Amino acid sequence: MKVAEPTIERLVQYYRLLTQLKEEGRRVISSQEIGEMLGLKASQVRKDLSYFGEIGKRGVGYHVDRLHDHVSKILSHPNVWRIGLVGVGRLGEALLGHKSLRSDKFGIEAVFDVDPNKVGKMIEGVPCFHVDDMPKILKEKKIEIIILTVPAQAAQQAVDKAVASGVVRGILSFATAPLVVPPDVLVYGVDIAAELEKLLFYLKSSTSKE
Amino acid sequence: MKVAEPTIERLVQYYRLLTQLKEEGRRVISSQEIGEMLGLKASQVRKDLSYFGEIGKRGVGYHVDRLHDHVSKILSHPNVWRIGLVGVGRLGEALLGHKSLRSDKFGIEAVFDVDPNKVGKMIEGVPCFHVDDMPKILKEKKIEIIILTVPAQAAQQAVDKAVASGVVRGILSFATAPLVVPPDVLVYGVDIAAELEKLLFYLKSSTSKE
DNA sequence: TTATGTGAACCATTTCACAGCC
DNA sequence: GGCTGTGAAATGGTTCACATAA
Repeated sequence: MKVAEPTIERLVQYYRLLTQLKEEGRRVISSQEIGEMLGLKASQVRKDLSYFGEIGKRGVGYHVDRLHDHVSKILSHPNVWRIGLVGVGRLGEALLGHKSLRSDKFGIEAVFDVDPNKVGKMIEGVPCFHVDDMPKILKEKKIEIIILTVPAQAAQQAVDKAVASGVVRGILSFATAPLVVPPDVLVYGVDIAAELEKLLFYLKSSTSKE
Repeated sequence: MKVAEPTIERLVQYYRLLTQLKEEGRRVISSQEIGEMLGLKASQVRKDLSYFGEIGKRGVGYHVDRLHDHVSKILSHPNVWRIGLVGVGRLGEALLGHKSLRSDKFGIEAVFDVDPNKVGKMIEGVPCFHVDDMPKILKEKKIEIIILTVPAQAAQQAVDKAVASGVVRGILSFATAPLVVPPDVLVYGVDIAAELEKLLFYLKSSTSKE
């Protein structure tokens, strides 16, 4: 089945909301209410949820527990993903400690840097290796996902080394650089500066005219 | 003129690429080449650039310097934006030091936290205030933009205080929480966990079938 | 009666295809 | 001839409106 990217993104939101509702002991909720809480149209919520089968009850709404399980299964993973983080600067370290990257669905198994003061040490409980050893280590540790937090000018080189391992299938990049990868490697980019520029652009527009 | 959001995002990419090409002394470039370097279709590049007037030369391509100036003007800001950063955890500190937030187009004028060890000190050369003083400080310092790097459960409260200042017009949120704001405040969210989930979802799909 | 599920209409964005200019 | 600029077509995503089921 084909699912649009925005739908997956919203599914993550539904999942979070449902987890919270569940804790609060809420039993039933309507698409209307979900929409209000998340800033979405009710029809959008219904369409998203209907892609994966009929899960609500007509005339009633969605059973919170049941829907939570359902969305959880949609987003579930066949195994525990093994992740490597490349670039232990401040952003890298911040992500290492970040709550959203602590999960039982995936774990950071190794970090990589070029700094001799870091290589060979444990950082946040994770062993640090030299970037040059990526092909070897990634293969040994069966790491399929890379989180990239290196400066832009080092990004392509780092990616090349990671891809050379032959085991990496996905990259989450925080580097503001276009990356060239083989067609079977999936890249998602988080571009902080671009997000800020977008925000400023639309603020500017709404100042002058609208 | 109405410009689509994806176009603005690509404009930022063009700008970066052109800056680099300029440094390398490149004089002329075609939409074809820009597309290849950025992973876009040539027609997409041409359409994006054409929204803001005829800037290329038919039969020749785009003059790098000229196009760089042009894109720079499109993305330019009427003034230097004054930014406040709320939540000086590790992510907040990482962003404070992050290169992409060093610019002559905007500056971080104040940071806010609840930790008494931080309030009253200078952090990365920026004064730190208590979150509760946001309404006052934001107004005093004419801060119109907030970067939000607080835990999810503190996000809405922090936003409420920021909005109460009456001067905040835009929020860049790193919190994984839906935010309620008045309709005249623009919110952009960077949801790291959601990006990773999306990546994993599509990797999972491409494993099982496709 | 109420709220879901969904085809159809709508809107936004991308891609095509070619006219227009260098 | 070559490459841009741009209407028109195609694609992708959202919203509507109502049939359907509890």
